[in-house]
Amino acid sequence: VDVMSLRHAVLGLLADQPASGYDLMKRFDRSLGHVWSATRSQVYGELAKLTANGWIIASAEGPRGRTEYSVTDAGRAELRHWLAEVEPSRTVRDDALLRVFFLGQLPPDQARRYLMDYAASGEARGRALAAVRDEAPPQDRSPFVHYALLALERGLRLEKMTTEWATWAAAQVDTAGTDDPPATHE
Amino acid sequence: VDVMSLRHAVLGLLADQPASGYDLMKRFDRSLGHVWSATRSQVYGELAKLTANGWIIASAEGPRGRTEYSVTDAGRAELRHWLAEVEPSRTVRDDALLRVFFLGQLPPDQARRYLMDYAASGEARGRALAAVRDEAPPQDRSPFVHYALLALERGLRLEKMTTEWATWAAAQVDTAGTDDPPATHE
DNA sequence: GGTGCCATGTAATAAGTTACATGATTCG
DNA sequence: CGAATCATGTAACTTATTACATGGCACC
Repeated sequence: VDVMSLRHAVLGLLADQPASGYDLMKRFDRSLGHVWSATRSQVYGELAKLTANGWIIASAEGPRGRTEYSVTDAGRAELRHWLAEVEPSRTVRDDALLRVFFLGQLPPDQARRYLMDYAASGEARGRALAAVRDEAPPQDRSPFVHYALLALERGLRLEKMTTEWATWAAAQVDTAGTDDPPATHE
Repeated sequence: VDVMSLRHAVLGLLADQPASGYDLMKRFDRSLGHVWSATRSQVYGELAKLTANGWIIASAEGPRGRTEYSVTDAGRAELRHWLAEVEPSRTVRDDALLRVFFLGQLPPDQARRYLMDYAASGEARGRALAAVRDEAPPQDRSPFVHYALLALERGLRLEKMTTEWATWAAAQVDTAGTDDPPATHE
């Protein structure tokens, strides 16, 4: 009944180090967002809920109303529980891949173009991830960075696979036919 | 402003062939759900909204209140527009991968176990996809089946990559350290 | 006559997105 | 003193999940 990954994403980031909502958003945008995206209003909302649960506390205040949060012992226990005992939900939603099912509704050249664009975007995303990896502070051997780099490696492999698959798939389209097929047979 | 992939998933399935809400749910559960999952209440809700938009119509009635829907010309045009002109949103959410970022909160043996479970589930999912592929009617060369098989191939490659990555990542954990590291240095 | 599948929905809640709204501080 | 960035939130709306609720038809 209680999955709520965003809640635990915020908790996990705060367990790594105390932060304000603004700080968290930066971390979502530059790294965690490749795996679980969030908006500003969600993050601030979760900070309030986590505080109400007693899993985090406002531990410091700064200029401009800045409020920094830290994880409590209860929060750390909840995080470990979620990591070790709550079965990850496998609800998949991939907008770009969904469309592939329906490409028979387009003429073959447009379907092929869609898949080639898919391949190109995979390449671009792979390059972006490589840039993130190369920007990572080489001396930071903290556990968080270590595991983030493992996840990043998965992203690199994913984009490589995606690019190769989409290129292959585009080549299959010639022989595909459409719902309104051209006047050929065999 | 108008993304709503589930709406177009239903539209796309109906464009392939007329179906009832019940039929659509079966197709979500057995194939499309690997890419975009849906619940019963969502599907029936979307059928009502698509009808209100004029993109589908109730084209036949059967026993037990069965209502079969078909796509209209307007619906087919909308589907093609979505396929060819609406930029796919790349909002990613992967619960299982999110946890990897926070594995430093667990002792190394538990982190390693998590990744090995990840690998095992990738293998299982790969086998399940292969079973779906092998059940596909070999004589059905419809465009929908053709493109569904392309998407399925992507799933097979994804699960293979995931399994290999998770196995590799589990092997990296030895040298990882924890937020509460054992008393060693160097 | 009973089991299993067919078949449809509503209500309540939770989660996520987008637009709106405001203002302080720092650095050049 | 102006621009960029820091910093926080609310309101309205859309999407998604879960639990509830009902009943017909076919086959053995």
